[in-house]
Amino acid sequence: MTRRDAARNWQHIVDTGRTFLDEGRPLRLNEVAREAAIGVATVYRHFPTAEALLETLARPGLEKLVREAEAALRGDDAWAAFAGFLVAGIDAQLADPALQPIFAATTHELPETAELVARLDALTGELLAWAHTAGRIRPHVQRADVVRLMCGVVFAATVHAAPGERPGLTRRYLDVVLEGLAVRA
Amino acid sequence: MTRRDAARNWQHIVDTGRTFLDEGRPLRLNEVAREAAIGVATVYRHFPTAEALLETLARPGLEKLVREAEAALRGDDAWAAFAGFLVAGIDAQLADPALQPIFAATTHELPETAELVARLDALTGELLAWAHTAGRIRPHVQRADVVRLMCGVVFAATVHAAPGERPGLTRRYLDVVLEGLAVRA
Amino acid sequence: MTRRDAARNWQHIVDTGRTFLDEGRPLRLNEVAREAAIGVATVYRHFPTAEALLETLARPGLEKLVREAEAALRGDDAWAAFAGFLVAGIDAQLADPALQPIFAATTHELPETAELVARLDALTGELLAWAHTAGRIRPHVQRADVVRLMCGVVFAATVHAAPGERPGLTRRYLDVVLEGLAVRA
Amino acid sequence: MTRRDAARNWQHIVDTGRTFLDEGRPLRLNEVAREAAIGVATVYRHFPTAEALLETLARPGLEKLVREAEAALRGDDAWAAFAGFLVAGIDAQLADPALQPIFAATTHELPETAELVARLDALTGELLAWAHTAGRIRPHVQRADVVRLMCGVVFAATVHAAPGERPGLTRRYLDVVLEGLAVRA
DNA sequence: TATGAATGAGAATTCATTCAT
DNA sequence: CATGAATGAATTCTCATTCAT
Repeated sequence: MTRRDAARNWQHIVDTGRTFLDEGRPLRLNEVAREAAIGVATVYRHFPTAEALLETLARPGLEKLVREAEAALRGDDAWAAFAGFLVAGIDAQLADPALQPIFAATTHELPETAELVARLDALTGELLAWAHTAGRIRPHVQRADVVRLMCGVVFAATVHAAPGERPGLTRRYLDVVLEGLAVRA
Repeated sequence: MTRRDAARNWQHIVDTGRTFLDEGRPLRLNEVAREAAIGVATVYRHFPTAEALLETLARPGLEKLVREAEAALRGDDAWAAFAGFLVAGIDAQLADPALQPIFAATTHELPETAELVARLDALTGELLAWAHTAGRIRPHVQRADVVRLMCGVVFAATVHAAPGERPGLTRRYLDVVLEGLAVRA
Repeated sequence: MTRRDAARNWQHIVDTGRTFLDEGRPLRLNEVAREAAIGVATVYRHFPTAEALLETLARPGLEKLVREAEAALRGDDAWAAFAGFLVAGIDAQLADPALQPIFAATTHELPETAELVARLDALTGELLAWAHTAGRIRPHVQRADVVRLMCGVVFAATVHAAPGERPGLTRRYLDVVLEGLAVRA
Repeated sequence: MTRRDAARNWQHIVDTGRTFLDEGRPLRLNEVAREAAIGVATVYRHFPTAEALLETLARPGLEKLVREAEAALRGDDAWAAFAGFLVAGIDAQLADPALQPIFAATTHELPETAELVARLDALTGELLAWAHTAGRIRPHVQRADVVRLMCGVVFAATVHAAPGERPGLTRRYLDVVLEGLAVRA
């Protein structure tokens, strides 16, 4: 088979995996293969594990977040930059079910994922440092807290709530958290 | 009557299930039976499903929380009562891994569980109403938000954190949330 | 417990077993015990196996058939006696689901059952011999054929047929068989 | 493509299933797999349920019967055609234990089976209609009776009889039935 | 004698992964 | 590089029967 076929297969697997995620179905390589009408072994060649496929699916979302964090750093308001990044991170997790497990996981299978996550972590640190320097955030807040709080807000909005309610809930809960983090003028 | 044997077995199954949970192992009735050195069918007789065992394991924790909520209502400071209840709920979830899934679930298998949860929900409502009446909490906070925020805080403290760090983290994150919920004097 | 209690239990088990049969449920000693609200072991004491209970349930039907065969022998028409016995046997099987397996089985667990069946077999032989002597039945018909043909008719009426249709079908099929057995005038 | 292996396995499963049936053992997919020395899941892939395997085993017998019915319709004697079909159906059931449950069942799992059975039913109707037109069979006999009578004869010959005796018995009992169905010249 | 809890073998089914073609 | 059949361990659950009280 030519390279082009392989690339087409890769894309088709990714697309199929995406629909699985969007429909809330568990990512089983076997089922993805069947639904994509591609041999199981072919899927396994491209993605040795379900986790590898998941990370691949998460990649665009992670990259977008990185770009948003970088853009935020170029802004002129430390607090707005920090808060905007939280909003972006939470919205991304709601929009793409692949991101939640990636954020919550401590290890990653693909080097690209590990790298992106590390990048994001560094940017988080920069945004936080800026907010600290500007005296806009409570002093004890640390870099590792940021991702945890994002995950917590997303999780809170998921409990006992239908998908449609989640955006509204995350917004309200994030407001509570930001209110609690901000240094009052 | 073999009540003594039965009771002993029941307790043994519960104890074994508890160690499974505490060690983070999934609650599989077969494995519990094997480890408890009790016939599989005996375990199934006592607990038709893993969920039933889980809810049974959660029960003491739920009951304790109910008592704590009731005690809180008998206090004289609306805010302290509300905040104390959140602390208690979060600490309970950290102390007993059986509680998290119970709080997050929308349906329950055992009627006793459903009743306890409903009871807790009602008490939550009373504490919240009191806080509202006392003008100590932001007006838009609703009853359903409370359990969600508790779950969110617990989840946040679980992300990327070893068990030992979690109590400290939940305290800090809950402070952030409470800060965001409170009406400033 | 007194003898009277034991007898009451025995009867209750039999009654419960009867409803199982009538509702087409399989005779499981465990389930019968539960539904009768009697200890399993008590049921097992009275009826060591499900087969024993089944034979007990079949007994009244067998006894009635024996009486009918005896009455038939006291009639004055050999053919009417023989045909009437077939009708009775078939109707009994339709009316009481316990009888079919008893008729089809080659061995029986309870001596009473074996005796009743042997008795019925002997009476069948007498009725057949009478019909032969009277020249009313084809010569090659043997004693063992009679029960087989009864079972065959019942089975035929059971295939693809709702219970309500069965009496009508057995009548028609038995007519066919009798027509084939009779010596034409 | 592993077609060759798959076909070999399929055949091996079918053959093993056949020996189970011939030896009167219940068709359990797990046991068939073990005895065929083939992975359980492979068996489940080929035959999702025991019923599917049973119907597959019955298929050749059904097809042969269909051919025989078609051949019978091309004969020149309505009664001989009808009677011959009954003989063939009964002999087939005796020869292949897979056929009895198929004939007695009201629904079928494989579409092929349903189709074959429907085909057979239609042919039965044609043979019967021919016999009616030729005035060779009692008027009240309906299409649905035919399969019932076949099953009844087979069942009758199975009661209290060793396999070796059954062909002789079915012949005799079928004669009785045919005698009862025929219109006398 | 009555009780009903306990037993454990057994049956059905699924799934992630490997391997022959 | 692609295929999809094969694998078998793992899991869930049921049932007839025994045994301790």
